[in-house]
Amino acid sequence: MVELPHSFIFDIRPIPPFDFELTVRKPAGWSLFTPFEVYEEGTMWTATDLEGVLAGLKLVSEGTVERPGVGVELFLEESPGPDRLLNMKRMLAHDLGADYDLAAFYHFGKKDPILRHAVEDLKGMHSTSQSTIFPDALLSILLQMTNIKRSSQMMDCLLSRYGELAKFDGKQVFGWPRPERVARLEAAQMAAECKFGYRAKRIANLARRFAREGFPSFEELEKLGAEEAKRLLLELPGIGDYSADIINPHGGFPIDTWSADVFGQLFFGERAKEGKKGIDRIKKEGLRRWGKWSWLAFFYVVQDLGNLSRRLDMDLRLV
DNA sequence: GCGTCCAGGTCTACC
DNA sequence: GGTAGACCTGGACGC
Repeated sequence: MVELPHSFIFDIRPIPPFDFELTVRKPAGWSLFTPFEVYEEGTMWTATDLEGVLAGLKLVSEGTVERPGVGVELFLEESPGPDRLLNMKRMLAHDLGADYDLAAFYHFGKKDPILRHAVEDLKGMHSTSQSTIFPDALLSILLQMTNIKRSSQMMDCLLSRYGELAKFDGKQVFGWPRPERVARLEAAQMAAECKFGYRAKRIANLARRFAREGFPSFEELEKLGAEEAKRLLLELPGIGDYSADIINPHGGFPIDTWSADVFGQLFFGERAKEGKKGIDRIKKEGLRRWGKWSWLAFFYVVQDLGNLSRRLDMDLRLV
């Protein structure tokens, strides 16, 4: 357990529209930073990595969708210098998507027969990220070849056994483990303790690669070209085409066997067929339709399946 | 109760 | 370069 006694209070002024509730608690149940974060009556307590250290966060909405504000209390183990604190504030705003202007995407989306519903339903929902891509890479490995229930079980075990427990503001929140910690573990140990199966070796190899050589941060990947970022991601052990598209900040169209059913219906009026060929066909169509907006389009559609099912008279539920 | 199948991919050997 | 087969585990399903 890591006590975080030093706290710093400040505000973030997101680019509107910014819906706090939709952004920190995605409709599809995606976590903001960790599955162990706590949300009570408009306040979120969570933990993430900022500037290479564990940060506890208390986030509260201080505005409206059109005039947004986020009140932040940042908890740290040690007090940082002023420059470092300033950079942490900037990184957090970036991680919350508060510095991203959705206007151009909404302009595009309103003309699309599918997206126009999603951008109307979820106005102000921002895509969020973490400074290091290690958690997303771990998550993508735990999503491989299993159902969502078992993925959640494996993820909970990973964080509760090997993650960092942040103690702050009367709360305790597990954050994602650091590569150095996982790199010291044997794959067989993780497989036995968390039932990762063959994924244990992939997680161990991934952590050792991060611990040994490091890897560009999310922001550094953003500064690279989309193809270069994906090429680097594909060099990571356990990361293939699907996982790289999930992680890549330039966005791709991360179609798996489940989302292939959803987008198969939306694009072609039928669930996916022909296995991988069907997935390739749907992915191609998504990239053709939505181009540089493919990731945001994917994100908005996946978060809005309930509403889209009613609006388009389709059964887009998970099967 | 038991056997079989398969799920929100990736890697490797083989052609 | 493309492609089949292996890979952990546990829940669903049929019998």
